[in-house]
Amino acid sequence: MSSSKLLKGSLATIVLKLLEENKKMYGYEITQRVKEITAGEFKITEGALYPTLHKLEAEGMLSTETQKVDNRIRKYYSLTKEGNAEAQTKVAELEEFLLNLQKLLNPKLGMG
Amino acid sequence: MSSSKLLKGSLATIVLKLLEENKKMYGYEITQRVKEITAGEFKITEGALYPTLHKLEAEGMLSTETQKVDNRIRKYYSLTKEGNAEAQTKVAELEEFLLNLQKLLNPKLGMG
DNA sequence: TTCTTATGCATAAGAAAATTATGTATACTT
DNA sequence: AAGTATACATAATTTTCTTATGCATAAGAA
Repeated sequence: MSSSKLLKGSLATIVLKLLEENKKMYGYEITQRVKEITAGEFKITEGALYPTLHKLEAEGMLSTETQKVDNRIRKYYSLTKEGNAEAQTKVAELEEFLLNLQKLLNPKLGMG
Repeated sequence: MSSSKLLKGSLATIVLKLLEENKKMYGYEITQRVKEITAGEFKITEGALYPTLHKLEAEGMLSTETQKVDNRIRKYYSLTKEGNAEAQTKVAELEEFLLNLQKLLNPKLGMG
């Protein structure tokens, strides 16, 4: 999903986090938001994003609602109650994970 | 590789980083060191580690040397010159990547 | 007016990188 | 004698991407 080919496994968490903040977003909007926040460094591909959204929806984490804007269809996604809880969990897990990664990359900090 | 199923794609970088600090390590030692540094939260499986080591060696990043200790064989890995450069690059990339992830997870910080 | 870029969704084929399972072998502990 | 720890390795499977393709409308450039 990113240009640097890293970050396998955290896309779902990112999506959940963005939806937690924005209440309601459509696919294309998510790709643009991520690009914006990371100054163009993360490029979420459609081939990664849409299957992820569909999977989260199938799992009951997201609900959808379509809107037609300028003759183009937008499929809006929102967190369900369960999705909200999942967002909390996943974000916490990822942060915990990042802390451990930091310890590995910066061993001096791990000793303080 | 981790208990939380995250961190796909960063194992090679972690290995390179550990070898940069320790000059010489064998496979089992790497699994134990990672477990130790992360307080048991990252568990590198052999099925992930050994193919990664073999691949890095095939790419010329690592050189090997076997030793017999207590009748058990240890295969020590060290960074080659090229591997040292690769370690620098990969670690820098991963850190850059982590910064972007932080921005996504903690949008308030991205605005300061 | 035609071509390209942007917006918007979706799926399929293939690749990458794990997990899980299995196999071999020695040493130590119970 | 059985289980745990040490030590390597590989194969089958799964997960999760990338890349490619397809459809469709709108806007801007040539």
